[in-house]
Amino acid sequence: MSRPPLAKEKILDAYVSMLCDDGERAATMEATAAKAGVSKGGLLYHFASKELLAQGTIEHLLTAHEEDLELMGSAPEGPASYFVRTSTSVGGDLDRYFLAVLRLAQGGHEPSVKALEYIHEGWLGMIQHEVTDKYAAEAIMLIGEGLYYQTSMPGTWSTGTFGKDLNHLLKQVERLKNGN
Amino acid sequence: MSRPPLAKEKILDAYVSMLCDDGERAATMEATAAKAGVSKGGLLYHFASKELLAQGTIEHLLTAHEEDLELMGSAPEGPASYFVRTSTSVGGDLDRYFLAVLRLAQGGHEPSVKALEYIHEGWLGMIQHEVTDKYAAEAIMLIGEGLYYQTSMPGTWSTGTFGKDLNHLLKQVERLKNGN
DNA sequence: GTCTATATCCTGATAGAC
DNA sequence: GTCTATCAGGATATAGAC
Repeated sequence: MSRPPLAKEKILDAYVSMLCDDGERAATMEATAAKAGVSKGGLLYHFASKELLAQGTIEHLLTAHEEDLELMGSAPEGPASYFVRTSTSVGGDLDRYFLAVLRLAQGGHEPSVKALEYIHEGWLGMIQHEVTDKYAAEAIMLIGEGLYYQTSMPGTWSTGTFGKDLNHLLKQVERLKNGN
Repeated sequence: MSRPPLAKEKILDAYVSMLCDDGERAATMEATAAKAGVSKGGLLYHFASKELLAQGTIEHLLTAHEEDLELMGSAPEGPASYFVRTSTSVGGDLDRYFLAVLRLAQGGHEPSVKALEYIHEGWLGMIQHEVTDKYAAEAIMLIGEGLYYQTSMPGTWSTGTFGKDLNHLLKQVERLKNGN
């Protein structure tokens, strides 16, 4: 646990990168091995099957999510705004692993679907704690998920539309929060 | 155009069904042919490649979308509410083809991504015509897209969460519309 | 721990009979 | 228009050398 083999981390990182950048179809074991700088056999020593590769990714995501939930709970702006704001971010550890698992889930990988449902429940619970109006909380969740939906789109879509406008969007979230 | 071969429609219908129900990976040409009750060779007479199969699906979607835009424009409740309300529906022609093309897009199929972007623009334009506040319109679009995101999830997720609660969600949309 | 070589399977596509 | 072979390519996974 304290000193995992370097190669193993490098392989998982390459796999996640390929999932995010090139889609699930491109993230084959051969391509992952090549990107990580090892051979197919070398990869299979650390991850004996493709399923174990996916499993390792999910575990990383759940760890990152646990840390994020604490940040979300203690965010000065409140959990709801924190959630929507971070829904547009790309590059962080959580975002990388989330997108990777999202790709797996969209490809029909059941364990990934379950993991995303679990994370979804964690977010919703924290937002509902802040926003007492149940339906306002759900609307805010949907806005964040709409942003994730765009992020998950291949190609140019993920980058566009928002960015500098995020502050204006957060004002809409404020309006939903303050039930008026 | 007026009398397309029955088998061709049956094949495309089987393909769309498999995309929606079992994901892009399961929608192979062999499985599609089997579901449509023809052989692989029979399928390839009507669709000479898998790409043409996807293309036919996109064309059907664009046709259904065109019809839907007219309904959206003349909806008594207004385009925004119409958009959010129909974002949860499953079973209609538009929803079936939309989900099918969404699956293709999520699999990295570029023409499908372009088609969804085009449809997205059509919806956004109509909502912005009703909701003058640009950012409120974008927030409403995101709610609808969040609903699509959930619909696109394989497994049980697509059915849950909303349904009877849709009316409450529409009240949140009303609040965003009436910029107060 | 890492590599090469190979086995097995599946998918999209072709050729040609009926 | 529809079928039965059949092929070429790619993917996961195994076996065994170093």
